[in-house]
Amino acid sequence: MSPANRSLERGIEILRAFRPGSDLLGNGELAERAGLSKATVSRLTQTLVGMGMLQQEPLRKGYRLAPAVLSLAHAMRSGSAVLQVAAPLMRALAESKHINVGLAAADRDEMVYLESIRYSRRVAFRNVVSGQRVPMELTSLGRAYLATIPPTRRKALYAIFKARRGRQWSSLLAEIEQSLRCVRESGCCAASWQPEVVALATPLQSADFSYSLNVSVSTGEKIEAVVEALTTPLLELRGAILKSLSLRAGE
Amino acid sequence: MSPANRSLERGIEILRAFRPGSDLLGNGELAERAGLSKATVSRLTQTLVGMGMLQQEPLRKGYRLAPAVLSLAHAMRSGSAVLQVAAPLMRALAESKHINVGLAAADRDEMVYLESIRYSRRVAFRNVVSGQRVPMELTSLGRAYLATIPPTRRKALYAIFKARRGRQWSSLLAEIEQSLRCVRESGCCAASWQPEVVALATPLQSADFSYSLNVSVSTGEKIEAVVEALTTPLLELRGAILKSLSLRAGE
DNA sequence: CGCAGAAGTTCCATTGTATGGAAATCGAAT
DNA sequence: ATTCGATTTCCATACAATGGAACTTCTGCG
Repeated sequence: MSPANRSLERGIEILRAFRPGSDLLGNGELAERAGLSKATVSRLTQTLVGMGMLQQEPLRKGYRLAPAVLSLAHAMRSGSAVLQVAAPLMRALAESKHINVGLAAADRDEMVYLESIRYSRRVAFRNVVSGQRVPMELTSLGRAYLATIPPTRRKALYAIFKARRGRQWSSLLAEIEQSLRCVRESGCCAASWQPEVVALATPLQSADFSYSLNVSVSTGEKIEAVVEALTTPLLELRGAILKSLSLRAGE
Repeated sequence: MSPANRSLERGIEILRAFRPGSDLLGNGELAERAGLSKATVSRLTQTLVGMGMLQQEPLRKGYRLAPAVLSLAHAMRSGSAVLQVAAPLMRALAESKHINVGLAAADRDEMVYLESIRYSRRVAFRNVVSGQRVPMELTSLGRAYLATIPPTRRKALYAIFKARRGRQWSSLLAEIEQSLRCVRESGCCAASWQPEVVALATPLQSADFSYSLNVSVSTGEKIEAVVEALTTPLLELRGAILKSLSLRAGE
């Protein structure tokens, strides 16, 4: 493998520094985050503005992501066979069972939703979220993914989680390992990392991709009851998606 | 202005080569589009894969945009004050008038939807599209934008359109100039670049941004009837968005 | 009104590294 | 096996990216 292009790496790292909550960043802040000199960051941000990936607030306050990133996302979504096939099936399940259904992929040490269909009584609130990041180590989505990857990569991710979680790591590790066993035995695992929300996830992978599929409900019920009720629909959804994909590929 | 960073420019240009319909691109094709040597492209794509912006299809067939671009889009959307303010107002108008409502920004020589709320009888089809690109020179959105920019920039864009449209350019130019007058006189302009769809757009700008707002309907009616019916709602929507924004900024 | 401070940009010599041609490798189809 | 196409690696060269320092701009405060 050839050495990577440093300028490009740095430029992309600058783009990736923008997140919900850090939507307006100045050169100084970017320089600090990326460990670069102000001069370098200044030139990189100028280039990114020139390419239409960033726009600067008028008063030199800082930079924001520009609309062009939306069209990259659009291109990615419209080119994803999995998403095209899965979305209608996910929507149908969400409607019929009145639950949330999500599809996510790993990005570094987090999971990113390709699609998250939120069921809600109010039709207007049934919004679809994509691009949202959730922690890999805490979520059912992330653990389902961890169950599918080679041990080497899993170890590397564990190191990141450990650095992030500090003293809570050992108990978290036990939880994760338990989830991995669950996935291997029953095909899916449950987690509740946010109050009142229980989620159940299963890996969705083939030679081409490695995603996670989940369902979730806002409920006061115990986890076990949710697992009982949703395991079969989730696994059936997975089966339906894989079947549709193989049919499509065969054409 | 310092010279731009060439490697970064090229890397971003590679990302931007991915579009709906060109979702799987190999190094050769990328090299041709960007006018680069295959060796250079090979290294840049490797870097982009390493940064999680591209993923390669297993059989070396080519590269695709990776899920990370979705989270860039998510960050951009959640950080956009205009979009946060406008979206609910747009949705309300779409529901009450049974029309499509869109918000778009310029990206180079095209318009990119920040949000497009498609009204449809079937609730399940009221999907929201963002990131879709439409031609600037043909759409009401694009012409509303053209009406707001400095003549120098407009001239530069005209040159691009002319190169693209060839012999049709002179009549198209007349149409565009007519639309610009419309925008200046009545605040908005109409266009119908797709059969059966009439759209009406108005600029939505301030010191910070320069967007376009539109409404559209699928209809057999004449353009004039649509203009008559929708001009007032569109301009009122624009007013409501600008008012909410100034209130928010004042806090 | 002007000054002080912070943030950003430009300058410049140095160094590193990105580049493209050519060769080697890989994979696929025959 | 063999060949063809595409991709990656190699390598010397030259270009361009870099970071420290100087300079400019903007902001807030005295």
